[in-house]
Amino acid sequence: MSGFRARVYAAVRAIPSGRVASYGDVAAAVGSPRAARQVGWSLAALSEGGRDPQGRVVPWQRVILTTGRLAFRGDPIRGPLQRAMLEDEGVVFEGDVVPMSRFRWQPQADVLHDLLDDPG
DNA sequence: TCCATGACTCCGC
DNA sequence: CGCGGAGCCATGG
Repeated sequence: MSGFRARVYAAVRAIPSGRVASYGDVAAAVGSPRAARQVGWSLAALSEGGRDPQGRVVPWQRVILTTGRLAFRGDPIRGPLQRAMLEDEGVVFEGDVVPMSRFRWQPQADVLHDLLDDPG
């Protein structure tokens, strides 16, 4: 696995339950503020159970579009699944949108460093 | 190395 | 608020 993906997974694991971050937020946290699309690609590479290559659970559902909408437009399976997972964590939707002003959380570089050093 | 592919984002209209 | 187009850049063939 490349360093980029490892950093993405670490940053996503730093997002607290009940909060969300945008793809761009995660990209900025890992040092590539214009690589939002690659963050999505990295999450797409997770195993079906949302595990990284080391078997750690990555809370992919907490990463959404900067508009507050979910990225799985037109996907009848993953879209509703992601919404259900977020609601279970306490995230409240307004229509199809998560009010970012209320639930957005931006990963911090120091936390990222700790996660990278800690295997577990 | 070049080229296609994407769970994105910003800008106009 | 929705759409189309362009920019962005990590991956894999």
